[in-house]
Amino acid sequence: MAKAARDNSKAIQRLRGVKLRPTRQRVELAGLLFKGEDRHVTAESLHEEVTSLGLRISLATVYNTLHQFTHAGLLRQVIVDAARGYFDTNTGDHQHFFLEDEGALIDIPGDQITVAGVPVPPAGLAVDRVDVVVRVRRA
Amino acid sequence: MAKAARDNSKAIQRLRGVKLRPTRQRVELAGLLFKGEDRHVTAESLHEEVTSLGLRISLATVYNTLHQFTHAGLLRQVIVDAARGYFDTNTGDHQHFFLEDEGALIDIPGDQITVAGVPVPPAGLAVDRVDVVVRVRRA
DNA sequence: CATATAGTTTAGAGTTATTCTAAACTATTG
DNA sequence: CAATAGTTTAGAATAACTCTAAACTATATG
Repeated sequence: MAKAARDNSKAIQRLRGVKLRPTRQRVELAGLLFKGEDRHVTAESLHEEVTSLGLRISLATVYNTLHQFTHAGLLRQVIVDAARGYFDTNTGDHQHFFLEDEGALIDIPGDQITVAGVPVPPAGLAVDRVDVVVRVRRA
Repeated sequence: MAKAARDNSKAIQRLRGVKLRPTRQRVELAGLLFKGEDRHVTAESLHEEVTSLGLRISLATVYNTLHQFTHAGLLRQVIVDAARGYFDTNTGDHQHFFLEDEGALIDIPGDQITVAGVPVPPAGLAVDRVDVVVRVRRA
Protein backbone atom coordinates (compact mmCIF):
# COMPACT_ATOMS: atom_id res chain seq x y z
CA MET A 1 0.00 0.00 0.00
CA ALA A 2 3.02 2.31 -0.16
CA LYS A 3 3.11 5.07 -2.77
CA ALA A 4 3.48 3.26 -6.08
CA ALA A 5 5.76 5.84 -7.65
CA ARG A 6 8.49 5.41 -5.11
CA ASP A 7 7.86 1.95 -3.87
CA ASN A 8 11.17 0.19 -4.10
CA SER A 9 10.25 -2.90 -2.19
CA LYS A 10 10.15 -4.97 -5.35
CA ALA A 11 13.61 -3.81 -6.31
CA ILE A 12 14.84 -4.73 -2.83
CA GLN A 13 13.28 -8.17 -3.10
CA ARG A 14 14.90 -8.68 -6.44
CA LEU A 15 18.32 -7.70 -5.12
CA ARG A 16 17.97 -9.92 -2.06
CA GLY A 17 16.98 -12.73 -4.40
CA VAL A 18 20.36 -12.60 -6.11
CA LYS A 19 22.30 -11.92 -2.91
CA LEU A 20 23.23 -8.34 -3.65
CA ARG A 21 23.07 -5.91 -0.76
CA PRO A 22 20.26 -3.47 -1.35
CA THR A 23 22.28 -0.29 -1.16
CA ARG A 24 20.64 2.99 -2.02
CA GLN A 25 22.37 3.05 -5.43
CA ARG A 26 21.48 -0.49 -6.39
CA VAL A 27 17.89 -0.06 -5.29
CA GLU A 28 17.48 3.12 -7.30
CA LEU A 29 19.02 1.60 -10.40
CA ALA A 30 17.01 -1.61 -10.10
CA GLY A 31 13.90 0.50 -9.58
CA LEU A 32 14.50 2.33 -12.84
CA LEU A 33 15.55 -0.69 -14.84
CA PHE A 34 12.87 -3.13 -13.78
CA LYS A 35 9.93 -0.84 -13.18
CA GLY A 36 8.05 -1.35 -16.39
CA GLU A 37 8.71 -2.79 -19.80
CA ASP A 38 11.99 -4.10 -21.11
CA ARG A 39 14.73 -1.57 -21.62
CA HIS A 40 18.06 -1.20 -23.40
CA VAL A 41 20.53 1.13 -21.73
CA THR A 42 24.17 2.10 -21.88
CA ALA A 43 26.08 3.09 -18.76
CA GLU A 44 26.08 6.70 -19.91
CA SER A 45 22.40 6.80 -20.80
CA LEU A 46 21.42 5.31 -17.48
CA HIS A 47 23.71 7.67 -15.61
CA GLU A 48 22.16 10.65 -17.38
CA GLU A 49 18.69 9.41 -16.55
CA VAL A 50 19.60 8.99 -12.90
CA THR A 51 21.16 12.42 -12.80
CA SER A 52 18.23 14.11 -14.51
CA LEU A 53 15.97 12.63 -11.83
CA GLY A 54 18.05 14.37 -9.21
CA LEU A 55 19.50 11.12 -7.88
CA ARG A 56 23.18 11.02 -7.17
CA ILE A 57 25.07 7.94 -8.32
CA SER A 58 28.59 8.07 -9.68
CA LEU A 59 29.26 6.85 -13.19
CA ALA A 60 31.67 4.26 -11.80
CA THR A 61 28.89 2.82 -9.69
CA VAL A 62 26.57 2.68 -12.68
CA TYR A 63 29.21 0.66 -14.53
CA ASN A 64 29.83 -1.60 -11.54
CA THR A 65 26.15 -2.14 -10.95
CA LEU A 66 25.35 -2.95 -14.56
CA HIS A 67 28.05 -5.61 -14.49
CA GLN A 68 26.94 -6.99 -11.14
CA PHE A 69 23.35 -7.21 -12.38
CA THR A 70 24.59 -8.95 -15.51
CA HIS A 71 26.58 -11.51 -13.53
CA ALA A 72 23.57 -12.05 -11.32
CA GLY A 73 21.44 -12.78 -14.37
CA LEU A 74 19.25 -9.70 -14.00
CA LEU A 75 20.61 -8.14 -17.19
CA ARG A 76 22.16 -9.32 -20.37
CA GLN A 77 24.86 -7.54 -22.34
CA VAL A 78 24.28 -7.01 -26.03
CA ILE A 79 27.20 -6.49 -28.37
CA VAL A 80 26.23 -4.66 -31.50
CA ASP A 81 28.37 -1.58 -31.53
CA ALA A 82 32.12 -1.47 -31.19
CA ALA A 83 31.90 1.90 -29.49
CA ARG A 84 29.48 1.25 -26.66
CA GLY A 85 28.11 -1.51 -24.46
CA TYR A 86 24.37 -2.06 -24.22
CA PHE A 87 22.52 -3.78 -21.41
CA ASP A 88 19.13 -5.40 -21.87
CA THR A 89 16.62 -5.99 -19.09
CA ASN A 90 15.13 -8.82 -21.12
CA THR A 91 17.26 -11.83 -20.21
CA GLY A 92 15.08 -14.40 -21.94
CA ASP A 93 15.64 -16.00 -25.32
CA HIS A 94 15.33 -13.30 -27.96
CA GLN A 95 17.23 -11.43 -30.63
CA HIS A 96 17.61 -7.81 -31.81
CA PHE A 97 17.13 -5.28 -34.50
CA PHE A 98 19.93 -2.75 -34.31
CA LEU A 99 19.14 0.64 -35.85
CA GLU A 100 22.56 1.65 -37.03
CA ASP A 101 21.62 5.25 -37.71
CA GLU A 102 20.58 6.03 -34.16
CA GLY A 103 22.19 3.28 -32.11
CA ALA A 104 18.90 1.89 -30.85
CA LEU A 105 17.88 -1.69 -30.15
CA ILE A 106 14.52 -3.35 -30.63
CA ASP A 107 13.75 -6.81 -29.29
CA ILE A 108 12.71 -9.64 -31.56
CA PRO A 109 10.90 -12.34 -29.58
CA GLY A 110 12.82 -15.59 -29.33
CA ASP A 111 10.12 -17.70 -30.86
CA GLN A 112 10.09 -15.64 -34.02
CA ILE A 113 13.60 -16.24 -35.30
CA THR A 114 14.96 -19.72 -35.95
CA VAL A 115 18.61 -20.43 -36.56
CA ALA A 116 19.25 -23.79 -38.20
CA GLY A 117 22.45 -25.52 -39.18
CA VAL A 118 24.79 -24.24 -36.49
CA PRO A 119 27.81 -26.52 -36.87
CA VAL A 120 29.26 -28.48 -33.96
CA PRO A 121 31.90 -26.27 -32.31
CA PRO A 122 35.57 -27.24 -32.47
CA ALA A 123 36.64 -29.90 -29.95
CA GLY A 124 36.69 -28.79 -26.34
CA LEU A 125 34.32 -25.91 -26.93
CA ALA A 126 30.66 -25.59 -26.12
CA VAL A 127 28.08 -23.17 -27.45
CA ASP A 128 27.38 -20.48 -24.94
CA ARG A 129 24.82 -18.52 -26.92
CA VAL A 130 23.77 -17.82 -30.48
CA ASP A 131 23.25 -14.13 -31.11
CA VAL A 132 21.38 -12.81 -34.10
CA VAL A 133 21.58 -9.12 -34.90
CA VAL A 134 19.46 -7.74 -37.70
CA ARG A 135 21.16 -4.51 -38.70
CA VAL A 136 18.78 -2.04 -40.25
CA ARG A 137 19.05 1.50 -41.57
CA ARG A 138 16.97 4.11 -43.31
CA ALA A 139 15.61 2.67 -46.52
CA MET B 1 58.00 -14.53 -63.16
CA ALA B 2 58.91 -12.25 -60.27
CA LYS B 3 59.92 -13.75 -56.96
CA ALA B 4 56.71 -15.19 -55.52
CA ALA B 5 57.45 -14.31 -51.93
CA ARG B 6 57.56 -10.58 -52.57
CA ASP B 7 55.46 -10.27 -55.63
CA ASN B 8 52.99 -7.55 -54.86
CA SER B 9 51.57 -7.15 -58.33
CA LYS B 10 48.34 -8.84 -57.31
CA ALA B 11 47.94 -6.50 -54.37
CA ILE B 12 48.54 -3.54 -56.68
CA GLN B 13 45.96 -4.83 -59.14
CA ARG B 14 43.50 -5.23 -56.34
CA LEU B 15 44.03 -1.70 -55.10
CA ARG B 16 43.76 -0.23 -58.60
CA GLY B 17 40.55 -2.19 -59.00
CA VAL B 18 38.94 -0.27 -56.16
CA LYS B 19 40.56 3.05 -57.06
CA LEU B 20 42.92 3.24 -54.13
CA ARG B 21 46.40 4.54 -54.86
CA PRO B 22 48.87 1.74 -54.42
CA THR B 23 51.07 3.36 -51.85
CA ARG B 24 53.83 1.36 -50.21
CA GLN B 25 51.77 0.98 -47.04
CA ARG B 26 48.57 -0.11 -48.74
CA VAL B 27 50.41 -2.55 -50.96
CA GLU B 28 52.21 -4.13 -48.02
CA LEU B 29 49.01 -4.44 -46.00
CA ALA B 30 47.02 -5.81 -48.93
CA GLY B 31 49.85 -8.25 -49.60
CA LEU B 32 49.62 -9.59 -46.06
CA LEU B 33 45.85 -9.63 -45.86
CA PHE B 34 45.05 -11.18 -49.20
CA LYS B 35 48.03 -13.44 -49.76
CA GLY B 36 46.53 -16.71 -48.70
CA GLU B 37 43.52 -17.93 -46.87
CA ASP B 38 40.90 -15.83 -45.13
CA ARG B 39 42.05 -13.93 -42.09
CA HIS B 40 40.62 -12.12 -39.07
CA VAL B 41 42.70 -9.24 -37.76
CA THR B 42 42.49 -6.31 -35.41
CA ALA B 43 44.33 -3.07 -36.10
CA GLU B 44 46.75 -3.87 -33.30
CA SER B 45 47.39 -7.44 -34.38
CA LEU B 46 48.04 -6.41 -37.96
CA HIS B 47 50.31 -3.60 -36.85
CA GLU B 48 52.32 -6.01 -34.72
CA GLU B 49 52.60 -8.41 -37.61
CA VAL B 50 53.81 -5.68 -39.93
CA THR B 51 56.31 -4.48 -37.37
CA SER B 52 57.65 -7.96 -36.66
CA LEU B 53 58.31 -8.34 -40.38
CA GLY B 54 60.49 -5.25 -40.24
CA LEU B 55 58.06 -3.17 -42.25
CA ARG B 56 57.35 0.32 -41.04
CA ILE B 57 53.73 1.45 -41.06
CA SER B 58 52.24 3.66 -38.39
CA LEU B 59 49.33 2.42 -36.33
CA ALA B 60 47.23 5.33 -37.57
CA THR B 61 47.80 4.19 -41.14
CA VAL B 62 46.83 0.63 -40.27
CA TYR B 63 43.56 1.96 -38.85
CA ASN B 64 42.96 4.21 -41.86
CA THR B 65 43.77 1.47 -44.31
CA LEU B 66 41.54 -1.10 -42.66
CA HIS B 67 38.66 1.32 -42.88
CA GLN B 68 39.43 2.26 -46.47
CA PHE B 69 39.58 -1.41 -47.42
CA THR B 70 36.29 -1.96 -45.67
CA HIS B 71 34.58 0.90 -47.51
CA ALA B 72 36.01 -0.41 -50.74
CA GLY B 73 34.48 -3.81 -50.05
CA LEU B 74 37.79 -5.61 -49.64
CA LEU B 75 37.18 -6.28 -45.95
CA ARG B 76 34.24 -6.64 -43.67
CA GLN B 77 34.07 -5.52 -40.08
CA VAL B 78 32.87 -8.01 -37.50
CA ILE B 79 31.45 -6.86 -34.19
CA VAL B 80 31.69 -9.51 -31.52
CA ASP B 81 33.68 -7.91 -28.77
CA ALA B 82 32.85 -4.62 -27.10
CA ALA B 83 36.51 -3.88 -26.64
CA ARG B 84 38.00 -4.39 -30.07
CA GLY B 85 37.14 -4.25 -33.75
CA TYR B 86 37.83 -7.21 -35.99
CA PHE B 87 38.25 -7.15 -39.76
CA ASP B 88 37.58 -10.18 -41.93
CA THR B 89 39.08 -10.76 -45.37
CA ASN B 90 36.13 -12.95 -46.23
CA THR B 91 33.50 -10.52 -47.49
CA GLY B 92 31.08 -13.15 -48.73
CA ASP B 93 27.98 -14.43 -47.02
CA HIS B 94 29.03 -16.25 -43.88
CA GLN B 95 28.81 -16.23 -40.08
CA HIS B 96 31.17 -16.73 -37.13
CA PHE B 97 32.12 -18.73 -34.13
CA PHE B 98 33.60 -16.39 -31.53
CA LEU B 99 35.89 -18.08 -29.03
CA GLU B 100 35.28 -15.90 -26.02
CA ASP B 101 38.22 -17.24 -24.03
CA GLU B 102 40.84 -16.23 -26.56
CA GLY B 103 39.11 -13.62 -28.67
CA ALA B 104 39.41 -15.63 -31.88
CA LEU B 105 37.02 -15.91 -34.80
CA ILE B 106 36.27 -18.91 -37.01
CA ASP B 107 34.22 -18.64 -40.17
CA ILE B 108 31.04 -20.60 -40.65
CA PRO B 109 30.20 -20.91 -44.36
CA GLY B 110 27.11 -18.97 -45.38
CA ASP B 111 25.30 -21.98 -46.76
CA GLN B 112 25.49 -23.82 -43.46
CA ILE B 113 23.45 -21.55 -41.24
CA THR B 114 19.89 -20.57 -42.03
CA VAL B 115 18.03 -17.81 -40.25
CA ALA B 116 14.28 -17.99 -40.64
CA GLY B 117 11.51 -15.77 -39.35
CA VAL B 118 13.27 -12.40 -39.40
CA PRO B 119 10.40 -9.96 -38.93
CA VAL B 120 9.80 -7.08 -41.31
CA PRO B 121 11.74 -4.08 -39.97
CA PRO B 122 9.90 -1.03 -38.63
CA ALA B 123 8.62 1.36 -41.30
CA GLY B 124 11.25 3.30 -43.16
CA LEU B 125 14.02 0.87 -42.32
CA ALA B 126 15.63 -1.78 -44.48
CA VAL B 127 17.67 -4.79 -43.45
CA ASP B 128 21.32 -4.15 -44.05
CA ARG B 129 22.67 -7.47 -42.85
CA VAL B 130 21.80 -10.33 -40.53
CA ASP B 131 24.73 -11.30 -38.34
CA VAL B 132 24.89 -14.56 -36.46
CA VAL B 133 27.55 -15.01 -33.79
CA VAL B 134 27.91 -18.39 -32.14
CA ARG B 135 29.69 -17.67 -28.87
CA VAL B 136 31.66 -20.66 -27.62
CA ARG B 137 33.89 -21.32 -24.64
CA ARG B 138 35.82 -24.14 -23.04
CA ALA B 139 33.44 -26.98 -22.28
C1' DC C 1 61.46 13.28 -66.94
C1' DA C 2 60.99 17.44 -63.86
C1' DT C 3 57.59 19.24 -61.26
C1' DA C 4 53.09 20.65 -59.48
C1' DT C 5 49.47 18.93 -56.95
C1' DA C 6 46.23 16.12 -54.95
C1' DG C 7 46.20 12.46 -52.18
C1' DT C 8 48.71 9.92 -48.22
C1' DT C 9 51.30 9.07 -44.11
C1' DT C 10 52.78 10.07 -39.59
C1' DA C 11 53.93 11.37 -34.71
C1' DG C 12 51.86 12.82 -31.22
C1' DA C 13 47.99 15.01 -29.06
C1' DG C 14 43.13 14.33 -28.23
C1' DT C 15 38.85 11.69 -27.37
C1' DT C 16 35.71 8.24 -25.59
C1' DA C 17 34.30 4.46 -23.10
C1' DT C 18 35.53 1.98 -19.41
C1' DT C 19 38.34 0.30 -15.37
C1' DC C 20 41.24 0.97 -11.35
C1' DT C 21 42.60 2.74 -6.75
C1' DA C 22 42.55 3.98 -2.25
C1' DA C 23 39.97 6.46 0.98
C1' DA C 24 35.39 7.42 2.83
C1' DC C 25 30.97 5.40 3.69
C1' DT C 26 27.13 2.04 5.04
C1' DA C 27 24.42 -2.33 5.49
C1' DT C 28 24.52 -6.14 8.33
C1' DT C 29 26.06 -8.99 12.22
C1' DG C 30 26.88 -10.11 16.84
C1' DC D 1 25.49 0.13 18.56
C1' DA D 2 30.26 -1.05 17.50
C1' DA D 3 32.92 -4.04 14.38
C1' DT D 4 33.53 -5.42 9.82
C1' DA D 5 32.82 -6.77 5.39
C1' DG D 6 31.08 -5.06 1.50
C1' DT D 7 30.18 -0.53 -1.32
C1' DT D 8 30.70 3.83 -3.31
C1' DT D 9 33.30 7.51 -5.14
C1' DA D 10 36.39 11.07 -7.29
C1' DG D 11 39.85 11.16 -9.90
C1' DA D 12 43.68 8.92 -12.10
C1' DA D 13 44.68 5.40 -15.43
C1' DT D 14 44.00 2.57 -19.54
C1' DA D 15 42.75 0.97 -24.12
C1' DA D 16 41.28 1.61 -28.52
C1' DC D 17 40.75 4.60 -31.55
C1' DT D 18 40.58 9.35 -34.12
C1' DC D 19 42.34 13.89 -35.30
C1' DT D 20 45.68 17.37 -36.80
C1' DA D 21 48.99 19.67 -39.21
C1' DA D 22 53.27 19.03 -41.27
C1' DA D 23 56.12 16.07 -44.17
C1' DC D 24 55.96 12.94 -47.96
C1' DT D 25 54.81 10.56 -52.55
C1' DA D 26 52.11 8.73 -56.59
C1' DT D 27 50.47 10.48 -60.63
C1' DA D 28 49.39 13.87 -64.11
C1' DT D 29 51.23 17.32 -66.99
C1' DG D 30 54.12 20.22 -69.55
